[in-house]
Amino acid sequence: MTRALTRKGEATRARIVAGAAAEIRERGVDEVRLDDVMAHTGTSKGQLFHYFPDGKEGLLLAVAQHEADQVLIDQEPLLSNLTSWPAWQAWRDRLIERYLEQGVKCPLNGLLGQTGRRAPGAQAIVTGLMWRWQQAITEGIRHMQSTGDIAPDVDADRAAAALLAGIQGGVLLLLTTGRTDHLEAALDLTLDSLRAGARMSDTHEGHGND
Amino acid sequence: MTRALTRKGEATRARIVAGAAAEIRERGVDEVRLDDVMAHTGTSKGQLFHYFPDGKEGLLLAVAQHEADQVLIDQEPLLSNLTSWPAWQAWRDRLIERYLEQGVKCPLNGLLGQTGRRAPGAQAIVTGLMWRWQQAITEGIRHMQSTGDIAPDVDADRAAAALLAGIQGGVLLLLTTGRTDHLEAALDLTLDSLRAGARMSDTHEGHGND
DNA sequence: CAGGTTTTGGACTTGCAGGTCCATTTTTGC
DNA sequence: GCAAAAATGGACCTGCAAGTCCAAAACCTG
Repeated sequence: MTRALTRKGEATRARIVAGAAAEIRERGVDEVRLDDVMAHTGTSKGQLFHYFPDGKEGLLLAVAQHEADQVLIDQEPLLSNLTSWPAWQAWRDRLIERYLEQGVKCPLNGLLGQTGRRAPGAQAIVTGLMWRWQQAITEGIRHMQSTGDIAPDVDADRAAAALLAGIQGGVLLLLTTGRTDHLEAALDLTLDSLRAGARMSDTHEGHGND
Repeated sequence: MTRALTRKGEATRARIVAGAAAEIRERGVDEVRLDDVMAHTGTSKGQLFHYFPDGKEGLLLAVAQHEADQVLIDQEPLLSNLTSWPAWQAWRDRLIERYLEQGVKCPLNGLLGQTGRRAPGAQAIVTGLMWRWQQAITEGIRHMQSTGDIAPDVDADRAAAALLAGIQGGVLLLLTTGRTDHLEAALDLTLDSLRAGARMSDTHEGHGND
């Protein structure tokens, strides 16, 4: 299947995916035609179906995977190094900044649009993204527990799940309202409560980094 | 415009909206054809365009409004009476129960599918829904502050925003993962932190309702 | 440089789904 | 009961966008 694929071929394929992704972020999944992708990437129908034998379906799946990966990449290296309160804060700031500048042109926009339909494929990709995301957060919490910055009796998985939910909801509301209020509130209040938990059960000193 | 509209006419119109809404919940916005709606509601093309001169666009908008209203109605009378911790708990339980039984067939599914595209109309409807929703939560928090169950220094609007974000994200994750974990975690942890806030700054007595 | 393979271009086909139209039936108001 | 208005049924039209096909060009590989 994916056997022969010249250097040039791979480049073209990548160009198509990236171009389609951009187009979709810009105008929404169901507003993008194959012709748009062709125009925007300087390719022909022949090429589209050459690299994506399953047609639009396959292309959209590739785009979804591309975007899902990008979402996490955009948060690195911060997301993988949540080892101090300033680090958490920096990650929080990065998230807000990123989504604010993206505005409505959010990768999620394209991903979610596919959630319902195209069940098996797109859904699996989104699920995978969420799982990896939550996993990273969980690890961050666990690390903070190991340093005593978060109370040991906090259920890391549960807290990570709540935080992730807050983020997703915040982004969703950013998408509909255009404001980052919800995202900020969800992030800040959830992080505050994690910090508060430490103070209550672990009082050996003050971790003054606010 | 909306002048003449017989009893029978209104019934038909309502039947179309309800049927289309059901169909959309079931199979997703972009899988539903006008023919499906006709079949499912026992109507003809003539009727569809008679009651929705703007065609599918108008119908979808009507469906969106219908679903948005339904989302809040489903939470009543609990949502408008968040006046004690048990009341909050009951509301929380209702939310989880509702969404669990709905599973993927969530009204939001249809609403969100339209968010990106059809910008002005659908977006306004979703925004309106979110605003009303958050407003109700804010009022609940304010009431709890008036009875001393929540610390007065809590920013009710901000807390409501965070809670709403958690809910939306939780539902979104329920839609993709099929599990209510995120929704539960978001609700419980946020409510816990509201409760905790009261205990810390308002210690005149124990509000033992947990 | 010759033969096979991959890449590219673009004309053509096709099915479908939204939308139009009008003829017929039913309801309403007097 | 009788016009006028509203409700209904369904045949028909139409445009668009996905997908097909093949021929030509570029490219490896020995």
